[in-house]
Amino acid sequence: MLSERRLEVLRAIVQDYVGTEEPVGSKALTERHRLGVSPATVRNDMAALEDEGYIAQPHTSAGRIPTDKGYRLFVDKLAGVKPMTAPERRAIQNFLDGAVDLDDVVARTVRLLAQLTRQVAVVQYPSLTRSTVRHVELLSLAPARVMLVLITDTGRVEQRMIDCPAPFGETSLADLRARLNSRVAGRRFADVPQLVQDLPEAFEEPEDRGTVATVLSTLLETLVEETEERLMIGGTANLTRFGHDFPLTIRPVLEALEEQVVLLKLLGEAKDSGMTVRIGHENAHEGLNSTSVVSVGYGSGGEAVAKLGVVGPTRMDYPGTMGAVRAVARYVGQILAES
Amino acid sequence: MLSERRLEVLRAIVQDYVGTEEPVGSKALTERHRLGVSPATVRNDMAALEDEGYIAQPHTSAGRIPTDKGYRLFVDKLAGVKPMTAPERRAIQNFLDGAVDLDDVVARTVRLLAQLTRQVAVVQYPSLTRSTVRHVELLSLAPARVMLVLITDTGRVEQRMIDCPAPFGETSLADLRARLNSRVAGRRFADVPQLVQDLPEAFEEPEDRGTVATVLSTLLETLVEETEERLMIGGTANLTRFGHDFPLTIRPVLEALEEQVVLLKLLGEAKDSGMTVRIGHENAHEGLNSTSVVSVGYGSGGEAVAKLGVVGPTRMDYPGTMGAVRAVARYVGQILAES
DNA sequence: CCTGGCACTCAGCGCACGCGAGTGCCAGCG
DNA sequence: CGCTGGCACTCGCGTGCGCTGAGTGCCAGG
Repeated sequence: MLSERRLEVLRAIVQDYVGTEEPVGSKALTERHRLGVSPATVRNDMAALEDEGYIAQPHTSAGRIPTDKGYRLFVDKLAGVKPMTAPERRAIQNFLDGAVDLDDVVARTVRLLAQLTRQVAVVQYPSLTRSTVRHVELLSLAPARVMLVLITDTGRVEQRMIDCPAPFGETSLADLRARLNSRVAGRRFADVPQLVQDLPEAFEEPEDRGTVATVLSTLLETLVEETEERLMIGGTANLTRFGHDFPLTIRPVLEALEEQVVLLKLLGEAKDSGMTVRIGHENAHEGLNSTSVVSVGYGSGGEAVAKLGVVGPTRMDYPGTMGAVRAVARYVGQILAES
Repeated sequence: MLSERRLEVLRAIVQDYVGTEEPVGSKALTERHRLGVSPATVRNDMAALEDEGYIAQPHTSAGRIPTDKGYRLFVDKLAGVKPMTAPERRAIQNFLDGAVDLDDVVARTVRLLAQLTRQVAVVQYPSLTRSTVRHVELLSLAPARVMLVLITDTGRVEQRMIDCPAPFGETSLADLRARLNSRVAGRRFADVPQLVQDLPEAFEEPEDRGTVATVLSTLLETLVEETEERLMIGGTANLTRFGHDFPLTIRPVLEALEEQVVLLKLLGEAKDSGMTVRIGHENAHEGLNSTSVVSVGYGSGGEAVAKLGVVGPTRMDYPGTMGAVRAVARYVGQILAES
């Protein structure tokens, strides 16, 4: 177990390194912090911290920098979440209050987070897994061409073009439309597959059955895609503040950020409630091994419907970032609850 | 006027510089190209080209690099558009054919362009203003509640909820739906207002007239409000191939790319038909002064409904990039026409 | 257990130097 | 008049060297 003072030294190292971006030495530490001991003592502590793997030297005879493990300890034990100041909170609220619709809320949230944290912001769209079907519309655009329009209770509309195996009459279409809606309107996405399973059998003509089956399979496909999660990112320009060597650092990060799948997985790995901080190599994706991800769920009620967070260098201001992320999540939740 | 050979020298310089990313000297030129003259002669030509402002030296006693003006001449006079090879064309088609809806088409197009050109791709969503109406659907969700669904020929769908001043019967609704579609289907958005102006008069019941007027005003509102143009970008990771000094170069570019307004303006400045190449300082936005933008309109028919393009360093393979952009635009147009 | 002292390490910086790619100019040749 | 080979000159870049100073580890004494 590390002594109180050694933890204090670690905290000081993290704070200084985050501030200066340069390895911090024992002398500088005692000058900038009131540790009450001499540099020599600090050196001993540093040696101990290094033995434990919390800090490292980039090369012999240089100062120390925190390791991922060091940051982890810092986040878990040494640092709290820095609350936003009152003016900051007001600014957040003002900025988000101007949003006109869901897209706008998400867009504004991304901008806000990126600005507040000066890092890359990631915001997941509220999950639609609990959505219900409001209406299914079928439009005949050509004899064997049908457009499927799916309207959800959240007001989202999805449409698909369907090429039917055989021409499909207007009456059959109306029939199918009526049957379909009576079965699925108001039902949850998840329940739809069973509800429409036997629909083709209601039709006499074998050709119609084939068409109905085609329409249904397209509908199910659409439902799956609809529940797929979307997200928005912003503030990638902040990546340029990454470090001096960043040609090599920035590239894999940009690549990872372009793969929504990667990001969704990243957010998915985070805890559903409370704030999650993943530091450096704790991130499964290789390209993000030199970054930390701070994420938190947000939602209209007590329940989280999606997550948001930021991606930045492991050398980041954790308390400040966590404070900003938490505050933004809170206000976004409020906005969603109001609308 | 520059002699034929000097133009040839300029072409060689551009080609070599694009390939090697290093200033090209007279000796290297004569070795890599069959110019049929000695380095000394080339040097004279280079001096002339420099006097005219087509090339420059980064510092004395270094090779030459093309200026924006040099690239301009190269693009206008010296280089054609390099057509895609047959396998490339097949790959493009295969990749785009898999798209299921408009979002998917745009997303795939962005990925494709970014991959083909190894640059940043920008694709504008088909604009509503230049689109035509494929279908207007009216759904009765409650006695005095109608959902308006507007479907464009590009597959974009917009919907609005309408609270009617009075209950509106199914037959009246069907009547209105039929009249509406017969008037506006296939017409351009811009023409819709005049086409529906006198529709309320066709209805007997004063209450119905009120409802029809409400529906129409909502429709027109939708046309106006949703004129907002959207776009998608991708391939930002390719920015890392920008140059060696790129901390300073990449940052403003990333910032510009995050501002959709900037990008929309950028695309807006391009010609409506044919390919547009904006080189370096020809771009109004300061952050893009070291980039070139190759853009072209695309659309389902002969007419362009939106634009797409790539943003890359001024030192780019113009013929190849232009070929890729043109080919992708062509195939996207086909896909849109099919759906 | 803390401290001051001391010897040691080593990245970074400045500087000198030489190499070589590249240039401009010029006189000569077809 | 245009092309060419020759030649002197420029200058960025890589290399090697020595110095400096921040930082370290170790140790003996308080």
